[in-house]
Amino acid sequence: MGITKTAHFTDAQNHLALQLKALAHPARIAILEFLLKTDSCICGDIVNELPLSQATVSQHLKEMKNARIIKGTIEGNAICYCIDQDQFNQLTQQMVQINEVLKTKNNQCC
Amino acid sequence: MGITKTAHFTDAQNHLALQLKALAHPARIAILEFLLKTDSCICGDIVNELPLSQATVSQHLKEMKNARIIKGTIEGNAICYCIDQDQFNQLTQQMVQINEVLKTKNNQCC
DNA sequence: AATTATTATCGTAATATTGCAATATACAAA
DNA sequence: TTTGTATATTGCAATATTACGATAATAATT
Repeated sequence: MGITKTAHFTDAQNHLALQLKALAHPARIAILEFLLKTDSCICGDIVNELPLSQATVSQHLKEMKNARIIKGTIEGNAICYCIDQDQFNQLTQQMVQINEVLKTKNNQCC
Repeated sequence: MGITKTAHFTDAQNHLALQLKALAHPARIAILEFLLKTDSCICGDIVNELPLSQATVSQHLKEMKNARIIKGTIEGNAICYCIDQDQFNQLTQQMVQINEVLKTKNNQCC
């Protein structure tokens, strides 16, 4: 039906899925990498960097902001976007934790 | 238009996005966690664990397999699914690396 | 106030995803 | 060979996502 049955899963599962979804698009990976490599994080610079229209970039930024991957603050006329260090770290730690469990369990049957 | 413009992004960006997408769904997180906590990894057990039909679970498994997050081997009558340790580790390391760069750069302007 | 610059939102079209019933396939057991 | 068990695939219907032009909103500048 195209509607994800979020109600049947735990909050933690839904939350993790949401944050991963916020990154699960090449344009959003590109935005992440750009924010990482550059010092300035003005929205307009991102628009110039990507092969997408201003409206599309704005939508991607909105979704990343909704998932708390990035945050934006008004800076005069423009808006400054940054990666949310805490949130990204938390997300990373979840992956690391799964990875650790995976490494300790060596019962790969496949 | 609903069609992701993958051609405009690098292979690395597209690949990372694809792997994240394979995990960006609560059902697939649940599958991951189930494979992690249980020793058996028979497909039927996953179907019993999840509040989804057999057909839907099979589709999710297919997508995770396409993204190389999991792999499956035939075990007599059934199929045994496991997390692909190497691939998951690589994915995790990519997140960790971004996170490291993020921590060193303390120029949070937001 | 009018103009310019920057970002967000609306409306819409095209494509993708999600979910499941029904069916197909593959293999084992009787 | 038939029956049962396990998994995959097909064929939809419903919803979500992606993208962008047009337009709105906000703030700085003249």
